[in-house]
Amino acid sequence: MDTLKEEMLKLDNQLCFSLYATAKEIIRRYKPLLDKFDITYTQYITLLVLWEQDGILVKTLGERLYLDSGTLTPLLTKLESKGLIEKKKDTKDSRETTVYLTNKGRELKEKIIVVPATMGACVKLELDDLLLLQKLLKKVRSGLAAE
Amino acid sequence: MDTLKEEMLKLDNQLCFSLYATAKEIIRRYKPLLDKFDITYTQYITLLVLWEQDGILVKTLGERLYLDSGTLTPLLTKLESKGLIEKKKDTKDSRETTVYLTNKGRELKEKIIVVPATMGACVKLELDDLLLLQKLLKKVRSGLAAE
DNA sequence: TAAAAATAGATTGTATGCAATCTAATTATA
DNA sequence: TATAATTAGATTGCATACAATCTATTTTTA
Repeated sequence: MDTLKEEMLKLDNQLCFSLYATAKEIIRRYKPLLDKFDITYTQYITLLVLWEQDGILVKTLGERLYLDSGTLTPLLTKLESKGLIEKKKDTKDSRETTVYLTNKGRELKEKIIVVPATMGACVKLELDDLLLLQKLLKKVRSGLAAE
Repeated sequence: MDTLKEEMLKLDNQLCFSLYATAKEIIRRYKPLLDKFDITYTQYITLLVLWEQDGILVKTLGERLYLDSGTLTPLLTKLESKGLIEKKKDTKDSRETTVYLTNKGRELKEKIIVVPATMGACVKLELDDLLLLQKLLKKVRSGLAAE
């Protein structure tokens, strides 16, 4: 049965590649929109978390974004140098660092609504399909987490 | 209607983030498998294309993988230094470069079948769901291409 | 057909992304 | 309670990603 083996090795049959390629293409569409606000996609999703929950541990942020400190540390440094966030070590446990929005960071939320609005229009899926896709993706992730 | 705006800015409602996070998590699972063959995920998908179609233009490879020359040039140099591929300028149009598998590159295909087999088991979706997911992802990509 | 436009890859610069390791601090346990 | 084990973040090193630019070629077109 060599055919099965051949089929398994075809790029277009591999779910991971579909996900990887689709995510990359969408993120590429974000760039010109985010350029206007002088932030990158990763910085944008970091701000999304902060706009939902201000004052969050770096660790928690990493869990939400699936990013580790090797990525987050320089990213947060950059956001801090842009004046959008602040990092503070003000907890009882001095290993921890909490991230806060600055006024400028909070203000950005009001202006940036055009981004998800435009991107939503860019993904031409019916609401049904969109919800189904989200559900399937969540199922994949929870399957992975179960190992 | 401030609620709609809030909803649009929630990380978990954003399709792009679901795709991005899911792809990253799956690729992370590939790493220990691919380490045994001393290749990375991007090198792996490059080889997948070559195993389907040996002797391919760098440009065509880029279109298949959604990667540009800035990523492919160093990647192909690395695969060449590993002795898995060869780059040749043997066409009429001397701007073009064609990529060929070496014997070692062809032999790797026979050994590496364990990778998609293991990863397939890692993604715990019914066949129905898997095909549906692939179809939805393709729909998203073709929607993007239409601009 | 000579100059302009387009094309294929390479190069450069910036920003991830993550494994591995390190440091400082906290918690667990013998 | 002194030591071992954990934990939070930072650092280091390597491998993407991709926009912008550059070079050499080929194609268009005036």
